[in-house]
Amino acid sequence: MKSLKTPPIFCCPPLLAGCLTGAEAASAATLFRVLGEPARLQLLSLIAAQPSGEVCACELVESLGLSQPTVSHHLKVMYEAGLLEKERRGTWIYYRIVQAQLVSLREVLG
Amino acid sequence: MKSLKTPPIFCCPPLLAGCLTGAEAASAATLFRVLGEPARLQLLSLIAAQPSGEVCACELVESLGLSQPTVSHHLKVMYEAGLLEKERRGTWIYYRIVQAQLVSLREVLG
DNA sequence: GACTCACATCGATATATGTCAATATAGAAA
DNA sequence: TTTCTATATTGACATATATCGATGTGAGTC
Repeated sequence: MKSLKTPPIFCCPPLLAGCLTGAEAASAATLFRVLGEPARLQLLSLIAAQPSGEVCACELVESLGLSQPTVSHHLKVMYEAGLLEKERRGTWIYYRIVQAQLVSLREVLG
Repeated sequence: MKSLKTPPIFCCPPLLAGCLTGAEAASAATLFRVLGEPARLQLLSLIAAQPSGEVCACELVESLGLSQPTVSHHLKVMYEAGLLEKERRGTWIYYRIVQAQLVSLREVLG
C-alpha cells in the first residue's frame, strides 16, 4: 500500500479501468481453474481425439491411471463448468465437449 | 475401475492415445492454473490495456483491492510461470506480458 | 549516514481441492 | 426379484494456495 502521508509524487497516476471487469475476470478464472488440472486436460484431449466427438465414461476411467471416483469427480467438475455435456444411452453415459466455452477462453487470451 | 473378474464385454475397447501427452498436459495445466485466479487475470488485463505494454508494480497494487504483498505474490507467480517479464528502472519495476505463453495456450484450446 | 519509497519475503491462517476406499444409485438382463 | 455393470456420492485425508501483517531488502534523496 502506498504511504498515506505523502501525495503520489514519485509514483505514477492510477491506471484507467482495465479491460476485464471483476465479474468477467471471475467467470474466466473459474474456467481456467477447471482447465488447470492435468487429469482434466487429458480427459478433454481424449474426448477431442475421438472422431465421433464423444466418449463413454468407462473408457475415460480406463485411459488414465486414476480411480473411477476421481475420474467421475473430474467429469462432474467440467460438466458443471459447462465444458462438457453428457447423454445417457442405456447403461452408459457419453460425454462431449462444449466448444462455446473454449472459444470464449480463446478470446480472453487474445 | 472395471471389475477384474470379467472381460470387457459390455464396455468399449480402450481409447487410442490422446493428443496430449502427460507432460504436455502438466505444463499446460500449470499455466491454466496460474490464470485461474481472478486477481491475476485482472493484473494481466491492466498490463495489456496500457499502450506502452508495461506497468510499474505500484500502479497494480493501487488498482486492485488487494494488499501489496498479495499483489507481489501474484506477480511472482506469473513471472515464474513465464507469463510476465520484468525490468527494474531505478526504484520501480515494470512488468510486461510475454505473448508466447498465451499463444501456446490458445493452441491447446483450439 | 539517515530517511523514504518500492518491492519482496516470512510466518500464520483459512480455505479449496485432488485423491481414494467404501458405499449408494440406476439401468439392464437373467 | 435378483444380479451385474456403470456411474455417482460420501467421508476422510493430505496438499496446495490465497491472503495479510510484519519485516527485510534495495534504490534514491536529503
